[in-house]
Amino acid sequence: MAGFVARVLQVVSRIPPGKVATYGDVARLAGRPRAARAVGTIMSRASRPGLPYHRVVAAAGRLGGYGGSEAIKAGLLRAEGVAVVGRRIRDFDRRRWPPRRARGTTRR
DNA sequence: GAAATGACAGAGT
DNA sequence: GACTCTGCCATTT
Repeated sequence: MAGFVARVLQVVSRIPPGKVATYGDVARLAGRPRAARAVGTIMSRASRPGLPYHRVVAAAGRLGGYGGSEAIKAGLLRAEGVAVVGRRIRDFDRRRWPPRRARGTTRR
């Protein structure tokens, strides 16, 4: 088994409820910043029960896919407190994980 | 070992 | 904001 896969699974398992991470972020945390596509491939193939795959979404707040039913994915996310509007996540920027360094901690 | 496939990202239109 | 085209990577056949 490739270490990359294990790393990806590990990252996914660390995503807290109510938060979402993009494939790109997961790939980056796994050590391959440009392997977003590979991450998707791994998930669809490497079925690993117990891991919140539904918390991994596409970029720009889009849901992405989920075994062919993104509606289910949207439902799961919404159940965890993530507002999903249509095929998009509301306030995606705030729901995203990991939390990006605040540009000005001194929020005015 | 090589070619095709896919739960993507980013920039451009 | 939505659609299109190109680039990137690991897995599968």
